[in-house]
Amino acid sequence: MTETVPASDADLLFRVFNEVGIIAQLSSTAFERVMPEGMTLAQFTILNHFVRLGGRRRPSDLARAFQVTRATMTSTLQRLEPKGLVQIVPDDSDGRGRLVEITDAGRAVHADCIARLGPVLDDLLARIGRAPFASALAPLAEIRTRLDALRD
Amino acid sequence: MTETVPASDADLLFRVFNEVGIIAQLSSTAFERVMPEGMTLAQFTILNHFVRLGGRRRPSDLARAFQVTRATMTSTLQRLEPKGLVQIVPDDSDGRGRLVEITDAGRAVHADCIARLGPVLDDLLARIGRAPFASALAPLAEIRTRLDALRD
DNA sequence: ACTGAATGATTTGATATCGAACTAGATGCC
DNA sequence: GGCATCTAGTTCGATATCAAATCATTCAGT
Repeated sequence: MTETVPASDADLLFRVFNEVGIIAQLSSTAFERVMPEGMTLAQFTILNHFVRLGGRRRPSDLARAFQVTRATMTSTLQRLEPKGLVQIVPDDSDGRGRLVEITDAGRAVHADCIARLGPVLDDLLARIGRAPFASALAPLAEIRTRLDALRD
Repeated sequence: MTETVPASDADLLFRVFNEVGIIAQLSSTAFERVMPEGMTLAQFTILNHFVRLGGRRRPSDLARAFQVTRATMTSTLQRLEPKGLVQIVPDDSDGRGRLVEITDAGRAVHADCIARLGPVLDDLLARIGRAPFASALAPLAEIRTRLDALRD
């Protein structure tokens, strides 16, 4: 079904974006189904960032890193903070700014998420194989990088 | 940056889903910025479906076709109908069901969307080139098909 | 030093999306 | 036929997301 060659370059782009949209949708909901109660992909992504890179970040830097607006970052941080997974303190060097930092509780929840994620990824690998992922990664990274540069 | 080879298969999958998520995000908001006021990707997708395939469809069939829940389809149809872009009538053969159909106004808006989309796709092609899209399409289609089959 | 422009964060209002719960109608099994 | 079950659609409450507007602070140019 729909295995025909794209009719034009515009059609090719349209199809790629269509596939990307569907995969993003399916994968994010599949992800959230195995996460602990209340943990979303957006929230996990932030915890993951801090676990990998450590330190403190300003909300606007996080927003830039994840390609979302500052408003969106404000919203997500406002879910994480009351749960005690991140801590937000004023930035002494800039009266407007704030600094976000992961907490021990945040690290614990992150570890739980990673533990739950492993088997799911293994299952996907077993069923789909690594080949299509290996083929897709480089062109996707290329497209993302270019799209990103375009966004101004 | 981050141009290293994935450390493991799980890492490979994680990266692919990450790229997919970012591209889906960037492309859908870029799309909506050039659309007529109030037109969203979700709404356009439905109009596009009817323009390409014609006929009448039940909301639940549309939901299946687009991999969203029935609740989501109800919501999107409830935006389109008051704008007069689709018409919804009872299904005489099933007292529970309804049938959705595009209107002339819906076709006109769809044509406008397509007209606005063309230049954007051309611009993307000029700046990114077709190569990464051509490379990505087949593996993405493969991944999407398998994920889809998994969803049970 | 002042003023205007830029930046950081938030709020507001809209849409999309999910899962869960609900209503109403259809189906199947005995 | 009748009752249990399934299916179609909707409603509800939550989260993510954007754009636009707002507020506070910083920065830059004169």
